[in-house]
Parts: sequence; structure tokens; C-alpha cells
Amino acid sequence: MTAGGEMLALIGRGAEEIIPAGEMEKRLATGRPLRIKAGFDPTAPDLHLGHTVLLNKMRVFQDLGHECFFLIGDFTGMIGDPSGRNVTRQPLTREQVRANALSYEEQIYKILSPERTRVVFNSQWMEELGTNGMLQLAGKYTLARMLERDDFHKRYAAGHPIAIHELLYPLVQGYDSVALRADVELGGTDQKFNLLMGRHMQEAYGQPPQAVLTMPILEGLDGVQKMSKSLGNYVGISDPPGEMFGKLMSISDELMWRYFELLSFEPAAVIAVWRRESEEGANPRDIKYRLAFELVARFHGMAAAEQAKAAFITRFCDGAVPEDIQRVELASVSGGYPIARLLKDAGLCASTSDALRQVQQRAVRIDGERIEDQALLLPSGGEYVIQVGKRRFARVCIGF
RNA sequence: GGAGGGGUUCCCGAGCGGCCAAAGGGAUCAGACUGUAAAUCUGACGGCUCUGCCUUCGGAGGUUCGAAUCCUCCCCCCUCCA
Repeated sequence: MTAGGEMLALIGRGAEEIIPAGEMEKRLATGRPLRIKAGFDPTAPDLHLGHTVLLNKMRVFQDLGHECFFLIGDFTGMIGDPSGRNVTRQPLTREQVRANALSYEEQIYKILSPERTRVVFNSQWMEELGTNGMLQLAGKYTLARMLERDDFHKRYAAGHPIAIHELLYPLVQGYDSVALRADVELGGTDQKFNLLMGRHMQEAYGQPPQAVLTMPILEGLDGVQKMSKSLGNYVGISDPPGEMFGKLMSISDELMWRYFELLSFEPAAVIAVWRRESEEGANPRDIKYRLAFELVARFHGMAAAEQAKAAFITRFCDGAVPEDIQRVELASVSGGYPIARLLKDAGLCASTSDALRQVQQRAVRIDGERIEDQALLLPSGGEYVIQVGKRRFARVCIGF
């Protein structure tokens, strides 16, 4: 394989599409550092693994010597991306945008190289553009073509409303590519239309049109819906090591391969070998350990990953009680502490009703002994290790 | 401006005077099993001083022995016509 071919393979890994065919090669062949653009929402600065699919790809470009523009769409944020369905969105204040940008920077440099990243805001050039400029920009595209866009088309056909300003969103995003003189723009598959708009606008403004690379949208832990914070099926890149490890171990065996492709930095050939091993009967759990380990190590370091893995094994394979249990001290109750109330007060159950249910369902253990008596009273002065289910523990002292 | 549809427990969604703490699905939690917080199966899933009591069906009143269900006013969402 030629050097150029290798580069292209790295860039294309996991990618959904590179448009148009051949453009990426042509730009790479120039040998100069390319200007890589990727846009991010000014809200939601809590990044999760779904966001890192794009960041990882940016990192690949950086490692090949290219320059990345991390574009924060603070101007477009005032419109709200019509991709998907959002209709209204609260405009953010300047302070909020700045705070979010800082938060982004704290997080993205776990993946991106700070030297080759430039954080930019599109309000910078959009405010300069002014009303006249905006009208000119709007003149570069037609309604008919705008309505070809899948979600607009569907909404229009279904008789759902489309606000005029929503039509401006893709135009502005396209203009961002003009302002940045982008060589390549990266985005999720849901961004395809907007990314292509960049090509259109660059041509309209006398620039060579950028190459577009789309990445798939990462499924969340449920394996069905896209990873998102609001759906609660996400792994945050700031999640503590143990939690991150556990969440990754909880994905289905099938989903694991998807995560390997989009999140792992292991060479594709290595992953192919593992896949074959698993088909030949290797325990998928052991392969999943590698995924969980790699990702925890990426965000928390080797030592934390080692520890998270060891803790996971002793806890779930050997059924041992974890070492760092939270200690809870409760005042004594005359006549004994009712178990249900204790579970609630120790923060192990949401309510006494819930606690009673858990006891009934044989989920509660005290010092390793399963209990089934809902009316159990615990005497003062004792210290107990209380467990609810497999994951909730507390060391409870009564009447300390 | 006119006509119509709708707001139900975390989410979707049935119910349309008593049998309703409210069907069904999803999410979640637990148990069994296991190869893991996989898969599968089973169960739970408003609160409490728990064989009973209290709070909940957009909000406020009202009718009734009894209302998520009927009436009045109000708030909010959506569609169609103009």
C-alpha cells in the first residue's frame, strides 16, 4: 500500500461517506497542511463518547499534520439546528457561550492536540456580514433546492411548519466554510445537507469546494437510539473510571464491534482478528474488557484503567464487596432501626415503599446474608455492610 | 379572524361517572440463569406510621353518595381554512 493509500485508509475508517470521490486524495496530495472544519453546538458542553467519534477523526487529521478548526456555532445557535426536529432554542448570552467554550476546551484536549486546534466562533464573521451580506448569502440558494433537504421535505410534505429562519441555518453553516476557507469539513451523517451547503457556498464565493466526510451517529448504550445525554444512554468522557468501565461492559456483544470501529484506536486489522476469535468461541466478555480498558485509559490514564478493571472483576465475577464503600452514620432509633427506613436513610433506596419492595424481591443483603423480613429491626451500636442488588452498597453505623 | 384536535403516573399511550394508583409498550430496578452491569426468562415499578391511609390524570371552581371521566372559567400545545 502506498503512503497516500495508508493515509486515506486511516481517514476513511468508520466513515460513512467521503464526498466527492477523489477530492480528499487530491487535497492530501498537495502536501500542505489542510484546513479541517468541524462545527459544534454552543450548548451541551458535557461531551460523551458520541461526540468523540468526530473528535477522534479530527485527531487523525492532526496526526497527519493538518490543522483543525473547532467551530463553535454561537451565531447558528441562535437559530437552532433544524436537523432532526428542534424548533425553538433559547439564545445563549455571550457569557454562557464563553463559559461553554472553556468547558469544551477542557474536554477536547483529552483527544485533540492543542497545537493543531483552533477554536473559532461563527458569530465573529456573521456579525460582520450584516444584513446586506445576509441577503446576498440568501440569494445564493433557492427554495426548491432547500426543500430537497430530507427533513424539510418531510416536514413540508407532512404539513408541519417550517419557520423562515430555519432555512437560514444551512446557509450560515455553508458560509462558515467560506469564512474558514475549509479544505475538508467533518460532520455526522445527519449533517450531510449542511456539509454539502459548504461546498455550494464556497463555489458561489469563488473558492474551491471542500471535501466532505461524514461519520455515523454512535448508538447509545441501548444499542438503538443515538447516544445522548437526555436519553441517558451515554458514557460521559468525564464519567469516573469505574462507572465508565461498567457502562462499557454493559453494552451488548453486538454493539461492542460498533464501538470498536468508531471509538477504538486499535488498528482495524487487530480488531478483525478479535472478531474472528469471538466467532470461534472466545468469550466476548474478555474482548469487551479491552474496549473498556482502552477508553478508560484514554480519559483517565493507565493506572485508573487497571484499577477499574480489577474492581469490576472482583465485584461482578467474584461477587466481592467493593473496597471503597460509602460509610453512612445514622442516629439510633429506640426499639431498633426499621430496615425499610434504614435503606432509605442510607440512600440505598428511593423511598421506604421502594425499600420494602427490594426486600420482598430478595435484593437486600446485610453482611452478605440475604434478608427477607420486611419488618426487621436493627439494633443500635452495630455496623453493617448493606447491599441492594449488585451495585448499591453502604457501610451503615447505627448510633455511633 | 373562523373551524377542529389535544394536554393522563419518568417517556409514549389507553381509559371517558364507581370494578382506576389508572390497560399496553418503552425506560428503570430486582430475581433466576450466565460468559459481563451481554442475551434470555420472571417479577416489581406514586408515597406513607402499609391487611389500611394519603396524594396523582394541565390549573381553579362546580355537579354527584362517588369524577381522570360530566359542567364552567382559565392556561398551554397542535392542525386545517382565511
